[in-house]
Amino acid sequence: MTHFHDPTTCQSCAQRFTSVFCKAKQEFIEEINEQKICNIYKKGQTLFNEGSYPFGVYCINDGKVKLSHLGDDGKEQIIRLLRGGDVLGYRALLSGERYSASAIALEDTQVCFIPKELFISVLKSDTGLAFEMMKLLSDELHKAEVKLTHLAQKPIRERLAETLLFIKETYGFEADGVTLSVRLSREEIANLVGTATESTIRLLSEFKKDGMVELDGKKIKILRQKELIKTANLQD
Amino acid sequence: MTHFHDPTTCQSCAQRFTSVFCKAKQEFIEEINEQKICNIYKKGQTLFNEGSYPFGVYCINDGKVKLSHLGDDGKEQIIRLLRGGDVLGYRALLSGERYSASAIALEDTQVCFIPKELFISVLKSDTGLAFEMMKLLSDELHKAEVKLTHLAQKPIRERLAETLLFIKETYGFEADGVTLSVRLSREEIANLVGTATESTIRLLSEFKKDGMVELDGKKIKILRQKELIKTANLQD
DNA sequence: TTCAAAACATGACAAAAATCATGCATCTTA
DNA sequence: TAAGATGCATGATTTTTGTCATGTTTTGAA
Repeated sequence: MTHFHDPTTCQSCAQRFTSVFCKAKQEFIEEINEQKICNIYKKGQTLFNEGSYPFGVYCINDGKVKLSHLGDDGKEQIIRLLRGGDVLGYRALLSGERYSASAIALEDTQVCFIPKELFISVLKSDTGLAFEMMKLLSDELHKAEVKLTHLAQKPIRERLAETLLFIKETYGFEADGVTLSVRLSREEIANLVGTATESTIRLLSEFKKDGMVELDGKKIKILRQKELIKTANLQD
Repeated sequence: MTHFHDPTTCQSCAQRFTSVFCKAKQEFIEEINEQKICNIYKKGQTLFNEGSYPFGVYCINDGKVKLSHLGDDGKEQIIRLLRGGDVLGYRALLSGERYSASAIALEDTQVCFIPKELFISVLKSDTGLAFEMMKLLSDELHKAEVKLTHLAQKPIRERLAETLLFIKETYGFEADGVTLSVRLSREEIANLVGTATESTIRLLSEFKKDGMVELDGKKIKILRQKELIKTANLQD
């Protein structure tokens, strides 16, 4: 399927200007480069599982990953969508708990694994990186709080529109400039919105009827973004 | 109304073993002690407002504070409940944004203010404290993600039961061992649960009919906690 | 103390959303 | 390539939840 460059050095990594680690001091980047382990996960494969013990952090080189919780009755709730340059697994590590969510590749994905001890020791000696991590955590917390408010206050129609825009923000369009460059099942979209699969299907059909999107299986084209923004009823 | 001890030193503060700052090095605690500003906010007064610029962090000495977002259509969503020893205002500060939530005293509350520059400089020189902050942020992020999942997947009845238990966990009982030691309006409880005020009122009445709680104005007594836990349908 | 405003309570109704059922399409794999 | 499984789509129905209306109680300020 997808082809990746041979895992090379952090110094030549495509994400060296994107990820939090780009703020680390040169000496630490070299150390990370020596100890990192590169891996490729095929679509659907699990990076780590909710409930298991974290041994390090993951840095996505190229690909797409979903992070999801299991609700008390076993229903998936997608917490975050990740792309190249994103780091994951740090939350559980930093609070000293087991993973509270599972990470699953949405397509073939190349990932660097950085062992816990190294991550912690670099964080201890590199104040700049520590601040970047705090900023990252603060940003994620902010996003979670906004999502929480929307989940509590907005109807599903608005949340679906918002989710489509969020997917676009995260993964962008394909070359044609309208097709979302990720394939998610209707169920996954529902688990992102926080609703029943049927409701998502129905509303997508309505959006299509209204000319805002075009549907072709898992391919979703966004035809009228402005209307979609209006439907999402966003303030900012 | 409520009487507080005269603002004294951090070294003799009632929260010196509770807050994140207890992990700071002695020299920094002394510095904080010199620069901190103690203040008392009366019930209903605002510590800071969503949208305004953060000049420091707040450490609650004694009292109760709610942290709430305004939804896109102006409805309050209560994000967090804070008590003595809790720190607030750090999220916006660390991510370099304006406050994304407002902090309002739920009762007369004594608060220490620590200026931004001092907070940042201590954080820079004290790795231990930086790690505590990362842990704090990670824990908050975790809580937010769990809340998010419940908001998306659980019916209101379960969420109200969970919220009552959460209030109890946060603020505890009065001397009688059954009365929640905070007075929240039905609207505030609704804004914590994420539902309409009327739904909250109705469900509280049902809980009362079922003998799980006793209601006397804003006084809420929890009579059968086990049943409440069952009603909340919690896994952990 | 009294009066107005706010909070609480409850019923009736409407709207939103979930669930159940069924059929069709698409993908997988023997 | 056929058959089973999975995913998509849609209708019918029920349940949940929100909204509106109205009355009562409580609270707080003059």
